[in-house]
Amino acid sequence: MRPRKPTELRPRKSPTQARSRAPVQSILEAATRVFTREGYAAGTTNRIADVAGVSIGSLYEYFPNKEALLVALMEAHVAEAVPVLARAADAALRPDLPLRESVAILVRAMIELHARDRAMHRVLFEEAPRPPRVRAQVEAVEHMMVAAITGFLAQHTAAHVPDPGRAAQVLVHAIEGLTHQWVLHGDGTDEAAWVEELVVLCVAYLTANR
Amino acid sequence: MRPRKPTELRPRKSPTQARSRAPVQSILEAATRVFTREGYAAGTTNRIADVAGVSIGSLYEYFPNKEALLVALMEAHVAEAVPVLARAADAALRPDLPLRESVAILVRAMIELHARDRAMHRVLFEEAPRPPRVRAQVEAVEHMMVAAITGFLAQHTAAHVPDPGRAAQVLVHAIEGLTHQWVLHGDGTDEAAWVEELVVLCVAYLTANR
Amino acid sequence: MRPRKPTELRPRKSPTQARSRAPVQSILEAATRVFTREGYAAGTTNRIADVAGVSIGSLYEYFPNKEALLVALMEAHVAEAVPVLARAADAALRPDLPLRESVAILVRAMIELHARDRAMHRVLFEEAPRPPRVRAQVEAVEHMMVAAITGFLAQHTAAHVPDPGRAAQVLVHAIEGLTHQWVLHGDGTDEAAWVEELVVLCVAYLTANR
Amino acid sequence: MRPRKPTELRPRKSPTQARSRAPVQSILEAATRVFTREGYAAGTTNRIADVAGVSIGSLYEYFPNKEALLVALMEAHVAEAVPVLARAADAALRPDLPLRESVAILVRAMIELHARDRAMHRVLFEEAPRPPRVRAQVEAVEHMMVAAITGFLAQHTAAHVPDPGRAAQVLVHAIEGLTHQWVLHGDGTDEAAWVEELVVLCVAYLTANR
DNA sequence: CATGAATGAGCGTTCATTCAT
DNA sequence: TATGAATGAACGCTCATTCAT
Repeated sequence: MRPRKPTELRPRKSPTQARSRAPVQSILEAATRVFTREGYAAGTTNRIADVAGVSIGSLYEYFPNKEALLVALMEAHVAEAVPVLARAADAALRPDLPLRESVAILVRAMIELHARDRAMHRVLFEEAPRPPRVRAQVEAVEHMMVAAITGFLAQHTAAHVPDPGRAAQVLVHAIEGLTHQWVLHGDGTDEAAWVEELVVLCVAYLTANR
Repeated sequence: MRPRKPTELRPRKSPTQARSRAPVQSILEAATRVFTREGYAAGTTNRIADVAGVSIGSLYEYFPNKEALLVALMEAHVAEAVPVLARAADAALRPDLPLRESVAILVRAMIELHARDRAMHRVLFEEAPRPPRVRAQVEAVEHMMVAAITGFLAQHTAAHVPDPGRAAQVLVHAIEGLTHQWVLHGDGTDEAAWVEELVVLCVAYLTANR
Repeated sequence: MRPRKPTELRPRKSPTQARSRAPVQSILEAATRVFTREGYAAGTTNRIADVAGVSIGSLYEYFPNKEALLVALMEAHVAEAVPVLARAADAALRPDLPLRESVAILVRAMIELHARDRAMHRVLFEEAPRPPRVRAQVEAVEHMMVAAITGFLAQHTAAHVPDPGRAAQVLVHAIEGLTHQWVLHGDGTDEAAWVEELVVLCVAYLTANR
Repeated sequence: MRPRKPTELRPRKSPTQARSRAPVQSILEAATRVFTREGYAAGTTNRIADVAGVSIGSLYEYFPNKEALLVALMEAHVAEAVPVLARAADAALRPDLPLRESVAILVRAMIELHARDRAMHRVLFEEAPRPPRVRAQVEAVEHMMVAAITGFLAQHTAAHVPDPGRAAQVLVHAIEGLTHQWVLHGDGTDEAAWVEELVVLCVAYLTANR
């Protein structure tokens, strides 16, 4: 292995030409499968190329190194999350809606995101190295959520919390953490029931007498 | 890398003999340091032997392969958890205690466990491969907790939950998930405040009108 | 191939222990053979290990990377040259000696050095990348020669050259260049005859009427 | 890297057709640039095609493999040398000319050849593999020179050498070797001074009392 | 004829594991 | 028992070469 220039993580060719779209897609799908099945460290680029049905040379035609595969996967994951969360926030964060409804919408959106690919989520957010660029993106999404919820709680008459910012953080992390838990280690509890429990938890928290 | 017989994960020698205890201990401590600093995949057995101050040959005298180190670490982690949780359950699960107090005791115990070594926790439960035997142990501890809390909720008059088993599960996973979140990605919130929020969350959940 | 830290070129283990001397020696000998037969770029580390009769792992136990093999070979080459040249300079550069004798001694020493391994010389000084440290060493040896000869010419009554420094340079490079030529592309001219011609050439140059 | 049939080194198409001349020329120029800048091993065919402004497919349309590029470059180099040397020999090898003049003409011609592209010379004659056919050509040119000079020395009254053939060889190699030295490792000595020293050297050698 | 995406053998290098001492 | 030199499978990656379009 020759040394590699350490900074280049972007795909080498933009998938704008018709011929390129297929290999890039199949490589990314193969990477998803291999990383989630075997983990990041154990998932070899040769195996990914095999699974994608392309040669290892082609893989490196499109991605300059192994980490770039991960980055592409992460960015796709985050990019998918943004509109889902934005739509959910739009729908949920209206003062005229019953608090329970708002919370239910948010919970369902987060569950949807995490459930979409629990194993990939694990690889992306727990196991693999996370380059700063991706870390920043993830945090941006979280801050977006926290800010929106903070504003909502400050306005909403039914939610009496002493510190809306802190409460928003707890909510976001509670939903995220529990969903994460359910997704990764879930013991078969069905989704509807789990959503219901989360909603009860959140609403109770927001309306608790302190 | 030579192939390895796949099943043997137990330490090769029981550490009951006086002479063996010291090397086993120092190897485990070194493994903890190396795995938490560098990650499981990047932590090499040669480095662990170095840090432990023993030869690589001695390391393999006591542990048949790299994964066995992880198993030993996991079991120690679990073994440490059992009495802590048992003590907490004993102290908390008494009907005469205010619900808030009971919950606070449990929350504190779990936080303590997770915070003890957040980095090791991450290696053990997120990054590294988890052989079935260890998974079973972790689940046993969880089931122990869930069972105890289920009984407590069934008896406790202040907790009105339709399904104590389900509620116990939610509680355990809520505390575990949020603590996990705080420990791994905690953004500096101080411990006392975080415990207070968790307690509020749990109590609110247990006393919610449904 | 994982990236490598670019600066480390020194052997990893000093060959002070009895057990180590043999592998280091056989690796260096194998490297000499392989590099000279196949060239630096085409000479693979795996092939060198094979020829040395050690595993590729052992090779990397002693040398951190391919370039380090080259550096070791270069330094051995230079280290061998220094005493030979120093002895020759001592013997040759005495005003009481007939000029012809002095020149003959120097020529013979340089021929001996170059002839020792013509192919290795080619690899080391023409084909392969030359890290600055080695380049400096080679130049040091040359400057040593030039300085010594300059002093000699300045003193010697039989040598009438307008600029002893320049003449010393010409001499050193003439001997070096022609010997190089003879060694690398020599068409079978026997050594004694070639030395004689070089001596005639040098003496004629040094005593030429300008 | 696919295996390649080992014998074919000739360009695939003779560059006689008008359409072909341009690509062949630009490929050869690109090869010169790339090989001299990066070296033979590091100069990739894809890069050469890029620099030439043709596709890699076209490059392989005209040259069956990488080595064939080198062969073509070498042959061009040699072909360029023949008329230069022939002209110089014609001009120099006349008994009525002072010996010094004859020698000066030859020296200047060789310097000119070597200096034309010192970097390419290095690639061609030192760094890269030299297939037998090219080696033969180079030797043919040398023999041509040696033969011409041999005849000249045999005739010339001012040159008293015992064996004109041997002396011709020494002269050719002396000029070649020293020029080579100057070209590749020259430490800034200016050309006129270097030519003068070479001329002095050669004339002294040819007129030496033995 | 030209193109350039695709190929895959083979590179330099690492590190879990063994075994002669 | 303890040692650590030795092992070699397997990694990430390159680039000369092909061939469908």
